[in-house]
Amino acid sequence: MNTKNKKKYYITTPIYYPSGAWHIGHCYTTVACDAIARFKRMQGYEVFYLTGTDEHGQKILKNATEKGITPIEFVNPLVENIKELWSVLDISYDGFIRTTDEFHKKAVQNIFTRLYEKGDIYKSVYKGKYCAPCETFLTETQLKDGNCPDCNREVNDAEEEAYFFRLSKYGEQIKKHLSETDFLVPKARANEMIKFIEAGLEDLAVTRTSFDWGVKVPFDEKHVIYVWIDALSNYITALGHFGKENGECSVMCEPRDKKTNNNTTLHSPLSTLQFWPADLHMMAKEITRFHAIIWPAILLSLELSLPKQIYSHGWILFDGGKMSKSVGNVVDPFILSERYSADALRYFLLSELSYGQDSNYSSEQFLTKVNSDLVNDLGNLTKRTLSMVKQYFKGKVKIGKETEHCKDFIEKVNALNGQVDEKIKDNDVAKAISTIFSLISHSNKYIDLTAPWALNKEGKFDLLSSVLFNLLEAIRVSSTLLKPFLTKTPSRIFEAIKIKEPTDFKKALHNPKGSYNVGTNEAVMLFPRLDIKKELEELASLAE
RNA sequence: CGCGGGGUAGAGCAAUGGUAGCUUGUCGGGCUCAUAACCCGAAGGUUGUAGGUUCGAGUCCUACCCCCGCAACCA
Repeated sequence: MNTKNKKKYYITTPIYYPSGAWHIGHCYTTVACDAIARFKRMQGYEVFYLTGTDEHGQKILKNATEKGITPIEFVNPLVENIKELWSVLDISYDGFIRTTDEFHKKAVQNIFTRLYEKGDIYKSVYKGKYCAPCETFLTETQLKDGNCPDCNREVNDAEEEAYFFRLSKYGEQIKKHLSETDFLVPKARANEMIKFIEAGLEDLAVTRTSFDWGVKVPFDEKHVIYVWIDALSNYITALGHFGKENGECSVMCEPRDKKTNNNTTLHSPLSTLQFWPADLHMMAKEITRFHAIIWPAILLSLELSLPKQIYSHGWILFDGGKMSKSVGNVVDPFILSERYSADALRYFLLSELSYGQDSNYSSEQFLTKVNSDLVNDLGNLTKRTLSMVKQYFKGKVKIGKETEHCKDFIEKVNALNGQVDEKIKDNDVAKAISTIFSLISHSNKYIDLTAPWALNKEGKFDLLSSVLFNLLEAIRVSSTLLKPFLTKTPSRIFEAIKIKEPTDFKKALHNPKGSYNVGTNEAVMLFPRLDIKKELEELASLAE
């Protein structure tokens, strides 16, 4: 395939930390990025979508030690598990990076050396509160009543030799960038970062000697490189930057089924280098600072371009609190996908979080949304339309006579593509998907306004055929635009309306034939209606 | 006086300074193509509190109350 004329689009999730079970909090960023990646592909972009896992650090070492296994033995099954989760949720990532990948570790060492030789990393002494039994340095704010939050014992002042990164050197430059551009959105987050910089940046301790589960400093092996440089740099090492031959990496996935719309053209390792700078780093708000201050500082020091944009989204809260295993409020995405389909979970996640804000999860909300939007609106619209086409015309309808209602309706159908694109440009997946669903809702209104059953009785078959054609057009266009968001349902719809599944938006704007022949088989039921009360009970019993 | 976000019908959310809307739930009506679905209508609000600016404030300003996050080397 000729890729020279294609515009590139590089999008990333954070790399996730495998310290416990994965929950729907982890799914949101990944699904949202997936929707944007798929959307851009259908717009004709050459997309590289990267996700992965951050596997070093003291917490993983500690968890592994407690289980009596090595860190890599601890981490491997969790990584397999998250890949399984992404497979269940149909995540079309092009690359999956692990910080334990050999090429990444080498690249991180090269980066560290480069920063050191440049003079932006220097050796000094880290001073802090230290809990000897836990072998952990703690900050003032981590302390609980002045004691260790884990073991509740007394902490002491302690010192440790460490390498420091000159974060302070880049503060002004980053502050300027944050205030003058839309580098970080929403704007409120940028303001927060600006204030943080104004409060004064300290240089950052970027190595540790208190544990060894990490990448070693190449010229001083008692130090391991800490999370900042190790994890953040995944965004460039995955592309091959700072690899052995500047281009050595191995994160690319095998080509997958074309139907999933995965990128099948990205298989020359050298070509990935040109994907930098990233078009979008997406993440939840708690790690904004690392991406909006520390990461740009590292890039500036490396003399690489900054990512074009960082989008920091809110959290999915559970009963108003942050989702966490210890509170026992973790919702298992495997169970939800299996019971209600991956599309149902994707739909909920994508439509639930309003731009930049936190949101809540409750099973009742989830089930209600599935019932009202997917079952009642989309599912029922498809079924009732198809069954009219089959009943009244044995499956064959064509464009014909129009009324005022029809004109209005067709205008709405034609406007949809542009409207959705606008929302995606703003990273607002929730508004994008709700825009599509507003056409679905309008379609149900259109049926009532035109009353096809009455047209049939009155023998106005030309108009009736046209109305049903318009409805199929609306279903076809909305399904096309829905493809990046729901990965299974649109295919089923295209199959039901006997149309070849579109792979890009341009070609999908008009039905060249001006007619449909959907056959006479029984109309498909896309989503079964849920008995919410019963489902809530079942989910509760599964949680035990 | 550390920094930032939020407080809007029962619930969940939306509103470039210009008629406070949407979804869900409740109540009433309609329709019969459809999965107890779909369509229409109604009820439901002192927009946290008190002031101020303005012809006009959910929106801007001031003070206060409540909730949440950050406060750097946990990720």
